[in-house]
Amino acid sequence: MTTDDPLARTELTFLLGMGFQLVLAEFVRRVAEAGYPDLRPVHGLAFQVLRGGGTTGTELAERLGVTKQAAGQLVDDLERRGYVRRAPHPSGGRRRLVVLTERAIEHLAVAGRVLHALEAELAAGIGADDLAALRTELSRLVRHLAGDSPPPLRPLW
Amino acid sequence: MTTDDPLARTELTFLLGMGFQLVLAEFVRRVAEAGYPDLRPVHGLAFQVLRGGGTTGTELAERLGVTKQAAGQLVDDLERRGYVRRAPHPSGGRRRLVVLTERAIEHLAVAGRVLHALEAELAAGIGADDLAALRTELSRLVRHLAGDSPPPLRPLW
DNA sequence: GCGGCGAGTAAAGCAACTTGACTCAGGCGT
DNA sequence: ACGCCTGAGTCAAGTTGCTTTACTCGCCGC
Repeated sequence: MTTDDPLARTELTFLLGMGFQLVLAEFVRRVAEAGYPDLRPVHGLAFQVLRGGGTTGTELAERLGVTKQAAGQLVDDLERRGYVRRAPHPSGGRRRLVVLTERAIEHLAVAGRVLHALEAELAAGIGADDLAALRTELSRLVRHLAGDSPPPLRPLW
Repeated sequence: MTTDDPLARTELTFLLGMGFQLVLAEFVRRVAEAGYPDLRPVHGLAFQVLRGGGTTGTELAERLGVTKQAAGQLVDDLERRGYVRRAPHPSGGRRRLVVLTERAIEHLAVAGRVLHALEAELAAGIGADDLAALRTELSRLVRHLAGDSPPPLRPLW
């Protein structure tokens, strides 16, 4: 034995990084191919925060882990491109609600289909049992490190 | 049953992202604590490329996936801070060899110890069998997506 | 010698943030 | 009724880490 597998010696941190990078790159490639070449991962994360009623700009900023100014710039950009619009906030005041347009909701649906298709292909490629085991162990790792509240994904190293 | 685990419904891509983000954040925290608060992950990646004799600036750029100008700026910065120095290239010409100083080699040793300590703690925390299974399945995933040549890690989403 | 390839460098531009300073609507105490 | 504080939002400038463009310079082949 000792087939001298380089990956067997690779630190867990690097294995996680490679796996994530490979899967994410394929996801981004497919989403771009499906008609959204100008949406970065952070846009999808913002859409996920906003899905189901929208939030204020400040709350979006907190959920994305950036300043409210940065969130404001992101919203400006997405508004110009027709993915979100600003509506008056029911509680009045100076607050405004950032809500998704139909275009963004379509994107979320497409992205979800891509994620599931990708996962299904991986299940076929490496074996459904192996993929299930990977999910199980990853869940265990995440729960061990973050408790029951999954950490918000943030597009930063 | 149906304990209604939110992670069980989470897409593989997100599980990978969370796992990577959590482990990397802890790694960076410990490395900073160990006396390197001003080194980002990209610096460690550069050190790994340069370990064992150094390379030219252009090759470093290729291995990091950036332009040679960006690599040059990185080297300027690391040189100012005493982590690398530029030596004449044995093959002469305009080429110069970027080599690590003792300070960078010490950092590599520290970072390696942190990685292994972290992995050992995770093994204790979630079970050695589970960690081994996680490594096995991650390796399978990476090999399926990238073949036998592990992809270079790059600090980008 | 001389033409050009390739490493390296210099300068300017750009994207995605940050920090700092401001405006403004509403709630609240007095 | 009034002042005033709080917090959402915005405006402007600065920072960082890259890129693009354009150059310099040393060697090698012919």
